[in-house]
Amino acid sequence: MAWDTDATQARLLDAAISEFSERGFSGARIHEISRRSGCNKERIYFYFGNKAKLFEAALTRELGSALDDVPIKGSGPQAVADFAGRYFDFVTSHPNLARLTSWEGLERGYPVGAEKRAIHSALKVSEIRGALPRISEAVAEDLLLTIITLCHAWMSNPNVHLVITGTPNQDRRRSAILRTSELLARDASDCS
Amino acid sequence: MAWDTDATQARLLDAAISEFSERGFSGARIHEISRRSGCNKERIYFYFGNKAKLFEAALTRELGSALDDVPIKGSGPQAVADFAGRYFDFVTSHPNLARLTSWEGLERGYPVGAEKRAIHSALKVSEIRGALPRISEAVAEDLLLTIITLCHAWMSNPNVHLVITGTPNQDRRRSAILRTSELLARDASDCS
DNA sequence: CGTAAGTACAAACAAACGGTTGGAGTTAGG
DNA sequence: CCTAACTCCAACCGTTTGTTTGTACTTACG
Repeated sequence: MAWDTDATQARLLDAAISEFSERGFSGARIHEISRRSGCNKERIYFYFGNKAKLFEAALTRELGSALDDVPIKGSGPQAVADFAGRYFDFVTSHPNLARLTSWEGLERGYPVGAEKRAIHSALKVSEIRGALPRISEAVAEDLLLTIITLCHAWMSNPNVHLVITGTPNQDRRRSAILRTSELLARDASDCS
Repeated sequence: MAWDTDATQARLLDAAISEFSERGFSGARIHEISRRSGCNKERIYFYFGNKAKLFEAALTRELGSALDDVPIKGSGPQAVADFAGRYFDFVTSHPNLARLTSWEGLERGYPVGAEKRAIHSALKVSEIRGALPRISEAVAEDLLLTIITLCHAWMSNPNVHLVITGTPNQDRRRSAILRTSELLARDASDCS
């Protein structure tokens, strides 16, 4: 079998994403990442330098273009609600994304790749304003922020859901977020 | 000066709350907690047993009766919005609360003191249903969950706010949450 | 008063853990 | 054969949890 350095790095990154997602930066163990990946520990230092850089690479890779993968289709409040529902589905089908960003927010002082993420956010804000032509940029930002916060919290803050609703119910939570998004979008359109 | 064992434990708990809030369970250092408290490290093990029990004690103490401290006054959607605003103020003036619960959700499998917290939540759900008589229990739970999630995220997930809105603005976020709460409360009342 | 029990601190210690490095050897392709 | 990619292993070295020992001071109680 030929050497495939890209595959080796990818396996390391996959393992790092899982480990960091589960245990965070402080809790993650280099040894465990190497074990999960099936690669040698030394490869981590060869390819990524150190634990901190590996975390950044893992987060960057998992972030990918998350927002870009969930476009807003159509226009009007129900289009925003539809986006919220699909973003919720995206987040639940990429369980590491919300947890990694949550760890990042708690453990790190400053977001990884802030500029690029800001650009992607701004594009999404523009899309929202395309679907709701009458609203201001600030209102669109607030709306996006609320949607993302609610979707991420479902994955990264299970205890709050558990304590309040008893057994968490994903479909129910999805519906609630969808409804919230539609109300906010409708209100924003009407108010301005 | 007389021995004041309660004060000693309180100083340890205060220091533990700060340290765990900043760095989480894995990131927190026993030595640092002892240093901050001005007490000896040995006192931690004497009073709390080990790091895990200290974390639970710290979280329990910081949780206190958070929800009970923010009553719902009056009735109608604006009463719920008013509650959301005061809960936001409570969370921002108790900066460790949201971060500790966030750490707990990520690092621990199960919430500390789940039963008591469930009871306090249920009381708050009842209060909401008192203010919005027509709504179901499930809808009230969803509403409370959304309010708490949004308020906590302001403290525990700064990066998302930073990336989307640029410089975070507390008053603006407070207003957005207030508005969201009122819309949800109004919608819930009307729908049923 | 005197002594015993309880509280606290300082310091040292044990044992394990964890990130990181280096070296020696192996596998694969050209 | 040569080189790059890779594995295996051991070791380094600071860190961290948790324990122990010794000492000093406080309070309660006889």
